[in-house]
Amino acid sequence: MVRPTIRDVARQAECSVATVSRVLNGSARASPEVTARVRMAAEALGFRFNEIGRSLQSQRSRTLGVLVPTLANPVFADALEGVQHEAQEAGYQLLLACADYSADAEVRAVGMLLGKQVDGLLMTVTDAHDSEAVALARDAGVPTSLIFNQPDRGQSAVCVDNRAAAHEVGEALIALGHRNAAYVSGRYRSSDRARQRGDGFAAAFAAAGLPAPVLSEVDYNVADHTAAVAALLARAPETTALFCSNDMLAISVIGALRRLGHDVPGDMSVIGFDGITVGALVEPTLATVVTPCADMGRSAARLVLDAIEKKSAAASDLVSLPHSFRMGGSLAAVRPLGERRGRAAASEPRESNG
Amino acid sequence: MVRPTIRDVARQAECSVATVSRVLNGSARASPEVTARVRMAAEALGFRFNEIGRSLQSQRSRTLGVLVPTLANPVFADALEGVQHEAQEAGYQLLLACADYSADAEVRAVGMLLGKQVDGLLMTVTDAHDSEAVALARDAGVPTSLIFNQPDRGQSAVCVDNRAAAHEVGEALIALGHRNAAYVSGRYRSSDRARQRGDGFAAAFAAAGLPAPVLSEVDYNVADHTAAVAALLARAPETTALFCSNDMLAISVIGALRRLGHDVPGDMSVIGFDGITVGALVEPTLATVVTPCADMGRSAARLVLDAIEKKSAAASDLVSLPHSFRMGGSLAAVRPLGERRGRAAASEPRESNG
DNA sequence: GTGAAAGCGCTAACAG
DNA sequence: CTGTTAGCGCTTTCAC
Repeated sequence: MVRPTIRDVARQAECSVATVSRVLNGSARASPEVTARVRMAAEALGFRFNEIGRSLQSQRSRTLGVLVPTLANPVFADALEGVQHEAQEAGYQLLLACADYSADAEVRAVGMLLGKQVDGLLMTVTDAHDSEAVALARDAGVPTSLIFNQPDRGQSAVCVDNRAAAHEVGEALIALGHRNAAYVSGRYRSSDRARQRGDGFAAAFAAAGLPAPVLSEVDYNVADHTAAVAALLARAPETTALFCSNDMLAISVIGALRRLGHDVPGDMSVIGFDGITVGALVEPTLATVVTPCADMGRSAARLVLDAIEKKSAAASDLVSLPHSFRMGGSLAAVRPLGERRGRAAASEPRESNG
Repeated sequence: MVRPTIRDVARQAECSVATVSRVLNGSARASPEVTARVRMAAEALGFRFNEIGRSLQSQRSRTLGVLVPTLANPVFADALEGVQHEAQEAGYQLLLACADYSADAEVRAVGMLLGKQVDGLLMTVTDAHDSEAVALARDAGVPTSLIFNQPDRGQSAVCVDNRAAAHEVGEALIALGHRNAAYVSGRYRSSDRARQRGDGFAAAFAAAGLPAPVLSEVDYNVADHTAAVAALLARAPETTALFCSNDMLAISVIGALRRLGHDVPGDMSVIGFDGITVGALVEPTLATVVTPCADMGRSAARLVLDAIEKKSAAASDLVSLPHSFRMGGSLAAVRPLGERRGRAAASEPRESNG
């Protein structure tokens, strides 16, 4: 019932605890006789090292802390899976925390993880540029890498070039004849990625001498974005394309458009960001920027693990992994106003009150 | 750089470590003066308890081990999220492990988790009836609850009634005129859930005096099930409905059917199991059995946490949570053979070589 | 080749 | 109210 310790094994094998440790760890040789006795005893007692005791002595926990905003978005589950595989191969375990996009929760979580003496830290924070959690990790001197976040300097991170990718999205839209687009974003103010993507998107329109995309910041805690989308279209009725800050939001927005009587992509194109698997499964399939999330997790873990082995205070590389654009049924060339059906029905006699 | 310990705080506050411990833990009162000095010192040094040291002394880690097959299936990510929330509220952290449906990996993972002295264990194993990992956890005397697995006795678990749910699926199919169905399952032999679902499904057909559903065990490591589905339909050309052991598989099967020139649900109905969110988003929407996965995670965590507090060796309740059937576009009434289009094209001159 | 003992950071008796 | 001390399970000098 109560777990046997190394002392129990030593007693049973009639030797010292030091010998048991040496034999079972293979850290030094013992005589064949004693070795056998120790192994027997350990086996008989069902002995297993108490890693807590080991960690205390060795000052390393063989544990990596992982902090993600949520697991409800597959993008983070995938990244976590990547981290998990890399960690497992290196003999590390994962201590998991979710912060639900709350900076407070991020700090608390990193605090707990630090308290548990994680050897390294992988995290995706809401805003890397101004993150208390990141500062905490830095101050603790624990090798850390961000995932998805694209910090401007100093911080180690594995990301995609959000700005460039969003810029490409803008160009693709423009090439298809779109002139009036909107950027639909959850927590635009607080999320670094949301801003970077919005910036890149806007830059493409600016470069083409087109009107700046309208910005619509939606409430992320709300599941149904119908009202927000309706408000956006009332405010900017010329809009023919919606770029969403991530795929989950894009899928939700497509649902909202449908409910409002719009046809996607008939009178409204929608593009997402992330490239989650479901995007290719929904109807219409979602045009999006594909990010290699599992690989990002793996790479970030690799970075941190390397830093741990080398005892370098922090992995300080900023790795930008390649993204790609995935075409989908939610994106089409803009059609002349007259040909747009759903649209007229939905926004015929509506006044823009801006 | 090197983290301050309670001794550093004591030195700085000019008191003993015991006093620091008492003040910072609030476990006993100290004079206002000393209290203040301790708090100052701790603050100044950026002190944080080393939970490893604490755990060693207290013999509890405030950590729960969670073992899932994979995070690629949202059903487990959702359950994990449920566990995470419940654990967080109780002040517990999660140590995560994935076993990729390998019994060996399950044992290794539980071993590591046990070594790290988790206070409780939540797991979904491939086959609870014959699981070395479960036995290991039991022998260690760590409060454990299974999630999704529906063990026949003794084991604590939170599940849905797989057999009953699958039976209902069968009845629904029969009510829609289906007479020849197939059960498509990944690892039918090794997975308890796959078998339970298959059994319940078959029972419904048996009860109605209809032919037993054909069983098709597909390779889970393969992403494309086109060949497997083609083989199944060649073997059982009368089939009008496919019940899949889980939603991910069902979605994949729908894709396969489409590639084979079939129309879903026109000439083939497909039903899944799990009720993952994407199922409602794909086209056609997936008819399925909805399981409350996040709640299952929460409940299982609750069970284990209660057992930990009460120091009862193991939570020994078997909680069966309610499931529900979600209708979807992938399911329709059977149509007379003559009206089935895609089917004829795909399997016209084919010989069954069974 | 083996053992004794110190000590990792912490808490909990036990004294005072 | 406060300090001293033992010890949680382990590894690792240091002797022998």
